[in-house]
Amino acid sequence: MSAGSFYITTPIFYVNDVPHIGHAYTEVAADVLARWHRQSGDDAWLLTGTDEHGQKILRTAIANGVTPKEWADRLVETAWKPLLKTVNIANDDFIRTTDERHEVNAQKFLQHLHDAGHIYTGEYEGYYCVGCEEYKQTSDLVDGTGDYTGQPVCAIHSKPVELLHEKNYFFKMSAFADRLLALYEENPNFVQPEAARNEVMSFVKRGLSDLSISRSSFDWGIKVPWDESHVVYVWFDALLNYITAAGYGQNDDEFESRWPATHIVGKDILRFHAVIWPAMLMAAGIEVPKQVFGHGWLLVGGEKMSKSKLTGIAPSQITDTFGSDAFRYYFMRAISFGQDGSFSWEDLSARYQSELANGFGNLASRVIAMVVRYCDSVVPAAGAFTTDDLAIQATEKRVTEAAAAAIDKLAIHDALSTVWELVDELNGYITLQEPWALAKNPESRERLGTVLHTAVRGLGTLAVLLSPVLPVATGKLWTALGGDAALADQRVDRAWEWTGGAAVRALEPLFPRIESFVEPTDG
RNA sequence: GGGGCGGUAGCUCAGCUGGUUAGAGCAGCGGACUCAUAAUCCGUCGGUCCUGGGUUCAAGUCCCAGCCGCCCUACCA
Repeated sequence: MSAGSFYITTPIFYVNDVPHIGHAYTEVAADVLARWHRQSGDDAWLLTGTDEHGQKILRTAIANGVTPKEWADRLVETAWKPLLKTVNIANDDFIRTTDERHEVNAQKFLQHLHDAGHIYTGEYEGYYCVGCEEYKQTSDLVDGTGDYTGQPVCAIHSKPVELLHEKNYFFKMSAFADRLLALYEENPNFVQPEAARNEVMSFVKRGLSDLSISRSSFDWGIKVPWDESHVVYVWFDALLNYITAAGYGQNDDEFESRWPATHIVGKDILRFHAVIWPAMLMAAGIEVPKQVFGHGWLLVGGEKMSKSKLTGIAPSQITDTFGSDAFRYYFMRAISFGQDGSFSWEDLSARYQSELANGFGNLASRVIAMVVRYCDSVVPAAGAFTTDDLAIQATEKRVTEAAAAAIDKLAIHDALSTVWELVDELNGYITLQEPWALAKNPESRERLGTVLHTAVRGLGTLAVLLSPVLPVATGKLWTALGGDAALADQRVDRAWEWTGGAAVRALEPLFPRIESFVEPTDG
């Protein structure tokens, strides 16, 4: 695999939302991919950030007696940046749509589209839902109940919609339907997984309408450069973060070296990324993204997680008990990336115990404890390898390669289950070789050394391979193994090549047993 | 209404272009071992592959119909 730019993005958080495990899930997936590529010699760059414009934010800010910028600042600092810490995201940049670099260059982009004739003036009248920040079709409305009886309300928010008509600027998106379809046809990987691609294609095949891209009823947004009485539609504004953060409009060299990006998005916002966004880029004469990957939803009790149903779970509820590594591992391992996945405390707790504590954590403990006890902490040199020893080495190589192939397809769950084959095989190897028995007999001293040497090497391979997912635990393990240089600098594509450090250091349990775990309850 | 995805052991899921007695992990049960976080290892129990038709020498895997769940999308009222 040749080294190159690997630019990966998460959606930017809408600051008014409350962080839940769904947000953290997207972040972790992108972070794991970024770390993996970074440790594969690529110039990996992970972008995340916040979406801060729009009427909804303006209204909450006013309701809270502050300016919208102050409101956004507060949420960024108290909710969103802390979320990244909670699940240990190593992002390279954090863009806010209120950053000057974004506002200025988003305007450049818009002006460019305008000059090139992709934008026209039109009249728009329709029912507008402030909650959705968009105009609704009548079919999206339902009859209100309770306080709103007799009025049409948004089917999603159950709140009254407003009948607005305004002069709008429109983006001639309809002109790009054919080019988009050609893109999906010629590059099947552009939208993935397959189910997502099908959805998008059938949507575009029905034809595209033009997109209203400005609002004049409020002013919390990016000003339309040729008509400052309008602000840019929030989605149009938000999507541009992916290029403004990469230097578009102000640093051509940087932009050239990073773009195009791989976008990781939830399937609910797939269409914005797989249809509108590439159309915008085509209009501007900019290369389309490398890929848009729509992952599934987290289901709690068989239903899409939601705040209104009290199934929304804050990431810290999990990390406070299990730690950030376990959070990352669980969601990456238990859910096929791209499909919906069910979350339950029982499953999380069971996997933590059996896979992290008993499987990987205990393996590390037993190997290091034996080197300390039988070899005075010195990693022994190997004698002649038996077929059993060579089989372990072969597995190290095999899983290293298979994991890389899985990551290449964004099959993070497959990569992890492949690596776990090495965990299981090493546990079996140790039980079979019985180093504790070898240690009792001076004549088997060399064999003992070879076995422990092999086990230490295997652990080192695991530390490297798992470092993108379990950065904290593998960092401790790497140190305990006497690994030289920083673990984050170890090449994951050559993980199996590591042949051991000089001496080990005692290691606390990587994933301590959680004796009594009480499932958090809401309210 | 049109379309997509799914319905496989108690639980969570694999099963690619159809091919011997349907797999994994966890949970359960039995045994071994003691280096380790009562951990690990071995063995074992366990399935009308949603239902009904059909194609085929052969279907969990293809076709048709239906039921259930979720999603995208349209529209009548």
